[in-house]
Amino acid sequence: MEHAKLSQSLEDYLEMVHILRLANGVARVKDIAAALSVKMPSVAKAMIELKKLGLVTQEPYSGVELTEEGERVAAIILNRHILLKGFLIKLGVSEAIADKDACCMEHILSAETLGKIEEFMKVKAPKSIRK
Amino acid sequence: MEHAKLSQSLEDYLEMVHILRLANGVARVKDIAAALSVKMPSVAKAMIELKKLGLVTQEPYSGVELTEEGERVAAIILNRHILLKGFLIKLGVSEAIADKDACCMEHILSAETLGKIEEFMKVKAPKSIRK
DNA sequence: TAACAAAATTAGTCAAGACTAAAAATGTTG
DNA sequence: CAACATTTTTAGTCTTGACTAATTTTGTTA
Repeated sequence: MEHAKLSQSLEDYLEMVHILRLANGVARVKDIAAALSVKMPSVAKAMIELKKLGLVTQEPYSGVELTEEGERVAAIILNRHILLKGFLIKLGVSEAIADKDACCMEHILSAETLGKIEEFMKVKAPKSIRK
Repeated sequence: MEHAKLSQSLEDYLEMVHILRLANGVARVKDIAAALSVKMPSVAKAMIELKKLGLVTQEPYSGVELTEEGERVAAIILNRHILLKGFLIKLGVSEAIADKDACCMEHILSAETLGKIEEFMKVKAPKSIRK
């Protein structure tokens, strides 16, 4: 059973739920909003969508949990983020900018490009910086 | 006098006007629509915005022209596209996918990241394609 | 525990950017 | 040159995803 592709926006929300749960054990609406620089009602609406998709659960007026499937999808997104950030840092981009740009790239790159970047990171890891 | 930052969508339209003018001498609404996989009314509305911004001109019911400023901005966007496409190809991505992914990346990457990619391309480029 | 503070939700608005349908203008051709 | 085809434009709808304002629920504390 496959889920429809998430919008960039929903991917961001889902990823942030995962990150906050890893960091704090719980993902609260207020913290999701602050982390993504949006207001709480925007988070509430996004959570409604993610619930419909079976990716998160939430008791009324409490923190957001991930379903098993939600955790799986969130982990994929987060891994993409980590890969891309590391890649940009290897190119010499500062950490803050690498993080920000990875955040955009993670939603748009094709599987093929992601695969090539992964290869690049493996092969070229330490020093062999040449063609 | 600086223009406000264009939306990703308007950047795409402006770039395509430039590309079609380079290829055909003229950028027609119909061709812009086909090239971007949208319908003609979407192009018409985008052109209204670009006219407001002083980037294109258009006689009623005819092709779209670039202003001097429009040409300048379009060239910057197109150069980003060419840089990124070449970069992805160097990573081993197929040309079609490189083109598609470059198209997304060109609107979102920071100046810093673009600069580092440029450096990377210079250092690693075979002598045959150096200026 | 009553009152206040904080967090979450609901309701409704707005803008961007796509679409369809239909009208207007331009081009083509028998 | 009249009829038809193509292109452009206009008008209006829809979806996404933000927002504010106001309400409801939960948490805190005097």
